[in-house]
Amino acid sequence: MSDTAKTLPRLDESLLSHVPPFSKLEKRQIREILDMASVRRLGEGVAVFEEGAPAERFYMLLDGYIRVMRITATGEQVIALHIPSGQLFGIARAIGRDTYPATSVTASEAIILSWPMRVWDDFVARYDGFATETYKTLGQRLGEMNNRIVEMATQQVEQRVANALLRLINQTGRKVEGGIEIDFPITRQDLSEMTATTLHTVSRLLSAWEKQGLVSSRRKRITVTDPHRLVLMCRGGVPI
Amino acid sequence: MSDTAKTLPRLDESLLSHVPPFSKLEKRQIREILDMASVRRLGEGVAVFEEGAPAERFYMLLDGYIRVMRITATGEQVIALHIPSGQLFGIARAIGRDTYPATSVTASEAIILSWPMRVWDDFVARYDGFATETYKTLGQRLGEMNNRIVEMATQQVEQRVANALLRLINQTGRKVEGGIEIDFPITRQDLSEMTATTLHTVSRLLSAWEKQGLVSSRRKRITVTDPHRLVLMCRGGVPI
DNA sequence: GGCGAAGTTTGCGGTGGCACAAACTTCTCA
DNA sequence: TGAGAAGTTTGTGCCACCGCAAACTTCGCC
Repeated sequence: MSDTAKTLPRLDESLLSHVPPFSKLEKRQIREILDMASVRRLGEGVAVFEEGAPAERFYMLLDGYIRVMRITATGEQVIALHIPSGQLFGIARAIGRDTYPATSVTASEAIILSWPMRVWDDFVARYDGFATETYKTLGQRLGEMNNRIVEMATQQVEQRVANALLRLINQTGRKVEGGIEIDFPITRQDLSEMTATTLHTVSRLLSAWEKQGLVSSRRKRITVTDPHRLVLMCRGGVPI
Repeated sequence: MSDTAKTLPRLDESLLSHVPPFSKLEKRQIREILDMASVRRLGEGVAVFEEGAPAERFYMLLDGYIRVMRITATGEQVIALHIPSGQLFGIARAIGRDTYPATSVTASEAIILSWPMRVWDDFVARYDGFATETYKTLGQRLGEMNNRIVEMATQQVEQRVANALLRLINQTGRKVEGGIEIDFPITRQDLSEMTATTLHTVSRLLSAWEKQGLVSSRRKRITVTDPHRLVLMCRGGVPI
């Protein structure tokens, strides 16, 4: 975590003007907010904060992707969530906590803003729509986690992996020729940590799907070529 | 859902004065709140609201237990959460939703207060500490769900069931002679829906544990007689 | 008190996917 | 350009757990 935090004077207001928690604000207010922010550029695989650490700052992901994960006592990793750019994260304060509930690691190169947690209450009080939009995001994440619980409880490995892929291309997909590619580097291991299985099983599945023309993949890159058939694959335990 | 809603004039202020979201309020304020509330007494196994329905009211559980569940397209049930008395539930508005994200069913006889959702914003704005305490509860539930995801991803059935039992006696346990009993009727089927397994497996496990003197159970009732040994049983995938 | 419904126990066979292992491919960096 | 690291593929054996089935127990109700 090389701490090259820096307050750049040249952050443009347009950076935040279209991002939900700030979209209802005036230019002047966004200026205020940006002037308080630190900005950092991080490489792939860098921890932003660790589970259990005092929640001293909260973050906005301007570009890139964040992986939220937890590590068990026996050292196994479980990936809870992926966060796409334009979202706040590390907002422990919003759920009444003063330590981070999970570890955040960059899944790709990323640019993040951050503020000291003490300005949180100010933000909530002063900026109209900030709280509402924040809680909407929280609600979405809660819903996603809920869906994952249902999936893990009712679905076979094959369906869970299919679901995970579909979720990834929905949230972080990028159109390329011949399909939709997941927009950040992702390994079989990562996918297995998202779906509660082993990298071996994920590898076998992807190989099989590649033969059937559902996906195509290279090292750390996966492209879904036939999303529709993948959807058919994962019916059988999906929430209403 | 027999709608015997009724606004009783005799609800006592002391009902809410020690309940977190309202504990910082003056007697006068609690009076206001109670005067807006409807109160209902429900039998066991009654749905309070259903997933997907418009979130027209929010609820406070005064007595009893609530089971939060989801039903898949194939009809399987997954129990997401148990809510003990003294907590708000059905607070879709707090996470920016206008439909309920899950179904709530009484796990025992229960007494619930409810208010129309349109007063939610008033409550948040007018009553000090209401929002904060609410979000703390939300944070706890989020953390619990998070733990369940980690458990399901990393633990064996035996450990998951042990964990589920421990969580239940922590939240809803009642001291009885010879151990701690889960304070509401719970079947093997319920436990299996909480731990993503089958009632058969749960039954076998409980039988084995009963022989070892860890638990004792009757129809719809489970008592943990040796919590400590049960804790040892479930180490091996527990979050830090 | 007796009948049906609901809940529980137990046996048995089959299998999905994990553990272990080893070779191969692709990147990175000196 | 070559060595090592990181990531991927594939094969084999095995067992924890599920699915199915059937009997048994307990409860509530007429």
